Amino acid sequence: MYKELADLLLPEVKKDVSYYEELYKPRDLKEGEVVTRFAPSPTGFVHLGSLYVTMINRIFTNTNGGVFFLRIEDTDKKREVENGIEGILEALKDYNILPDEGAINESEEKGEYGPYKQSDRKEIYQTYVKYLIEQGKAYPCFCHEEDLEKLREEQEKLKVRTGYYRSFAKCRNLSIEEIKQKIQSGEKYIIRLKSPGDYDRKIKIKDGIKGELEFPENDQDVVILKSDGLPTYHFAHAIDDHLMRTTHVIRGDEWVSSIPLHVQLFTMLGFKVPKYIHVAPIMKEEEGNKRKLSKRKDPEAAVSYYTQQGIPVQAVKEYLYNLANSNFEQWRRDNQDKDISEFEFKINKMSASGALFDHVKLLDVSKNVIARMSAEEVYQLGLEWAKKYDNELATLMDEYKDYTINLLNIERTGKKVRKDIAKWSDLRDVLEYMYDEIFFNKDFEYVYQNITDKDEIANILKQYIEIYDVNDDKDTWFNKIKELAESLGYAREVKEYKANPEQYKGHVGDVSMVIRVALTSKQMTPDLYELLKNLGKEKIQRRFEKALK
RNA sequence: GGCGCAUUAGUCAAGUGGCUAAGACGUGGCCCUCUCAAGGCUGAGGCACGAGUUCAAUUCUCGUAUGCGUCACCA
Repeated sequence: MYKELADLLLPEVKKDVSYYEELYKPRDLKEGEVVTRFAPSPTGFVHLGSLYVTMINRIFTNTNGGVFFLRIEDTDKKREVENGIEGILEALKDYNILPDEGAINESEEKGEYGPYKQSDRKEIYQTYVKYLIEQGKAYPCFCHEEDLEKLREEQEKLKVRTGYYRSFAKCRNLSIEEIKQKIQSGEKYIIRLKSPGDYDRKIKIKDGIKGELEFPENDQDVVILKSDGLPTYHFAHAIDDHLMRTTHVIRGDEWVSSIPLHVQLFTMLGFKVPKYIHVAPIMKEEEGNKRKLSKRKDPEAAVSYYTQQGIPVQAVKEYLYNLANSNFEQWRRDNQDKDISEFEFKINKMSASGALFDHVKLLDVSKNVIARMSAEEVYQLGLEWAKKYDNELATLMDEYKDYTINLLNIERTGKKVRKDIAKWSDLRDVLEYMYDEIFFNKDFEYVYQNITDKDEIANILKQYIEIYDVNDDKDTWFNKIKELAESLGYAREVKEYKANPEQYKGHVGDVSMVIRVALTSKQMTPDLYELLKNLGKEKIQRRFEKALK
């Protein structure tokens, strides 16, 4: 009888489930190896949270061995966006967390367990739906949106659980004649699961992060096949992760509450239930409220935001590692030179509750990441960024490559590296005044500190340019400034000045500041000796002249 | 509202039935210093609340509160 119903509802489905079971054989895995997946919708937006979960999938698979694949969940045609897949792949590539199987571009894919795009798997889903119908485990439902709304109102009035279940499931016990009649009169329908669950019974399941979880059994007759013939997420999850032989489902914890349904689906279909690992979301605080980072409200929810801001991929990655395993930070300090892949990541060390996203901390991680880079790397990555977001800077960096690298190398070697660059956009502040093209064309304001008298400034600069020699080593260079300072009535040493301030006009630092400001217009710069040396005497002179105008 | 999960400083967090509850970011101060950055030292700041078990609870149990997630033909 159910067989007849199944043929009536899905006449075009000819294959049997055994065909697919045969086609997608269990994977040949070594002991301990895992199969994981990332299953995004191609909505044209890569969320930081998705990136985070994907990264965890990738690391988990790397440490255990096995396969990590990408499945495109495009069963909701309304939300789909053009080139959504490319966008996802680009982000995964940037972050070096590309999958082993699945889509490799908009239309192609690799791997033996495909198609990896759900819209191409329609026939597979329908075969399994038919299989359930044949066994009396699924049935057609003719209820409309209005019917369901009415049902909900009714249930709310009665103060019972809302939903399509038990006696509220009107279409559950339709006779085959009734069904035939409705179909013949052209009524639209969807397919629902005939849930055998009992809400008063509990199921227990162990989650890889959250530990033992207990829920009531699912008794909702959820929709498994939509009116467009495509499956709902839940059904597709069961079919795909079974046929693709997923061993560990690592996903965001918004799915925790669907566990009873998912376990039920796997069980009813005769599949082995995979291990579940639910990752807590990344949160944001706003006006005292916490919530998940929101695609609509928070620009920082987009992975592309960080690229634009000029925060290096490596920094975002390390920040996310910190969130995932907080001992990563210590490891990083102890292993400055090691590659991130050497860190021993433990999934069960992840926090069960969501962490607030901390942009300040991200920048701190970032400046340390950049501090570990060589001047050449900073140059390369910075230039890449500038080409997209700061054209003028990019042009100059490109034209004065060696000069720029030398500037970036100031105070970059040795133990105490300066950390004044947290993102590539900071390069502008660090570099612009060192390019004559900008320095002589932009109106920089000279704000001197302690010495403000024009004649005195002119006097210092004139005398200084006479004694400056590019070939001086640092000690000689500084001694010259000290001598100049002394001859003009300033203390050679700051300490001397502090001891007897009334004896001096100021100290060597004040004189240095005059040189610094005249040279750069800034009171805060990297090492003055290096800056002078990089500019050379002629340029120094031109800059002094400009300052004295 | 039902169901589920969570709760250690402003933030991320380690941790244990029993020393003074790690560390990082941020924040205050000091030192170093030609400026800034960096670095060093140092200060402030925390186990949500109430019961119970126990010689002893931040840790175990139960309640309360708060927060988060979820209750679609979206994933």
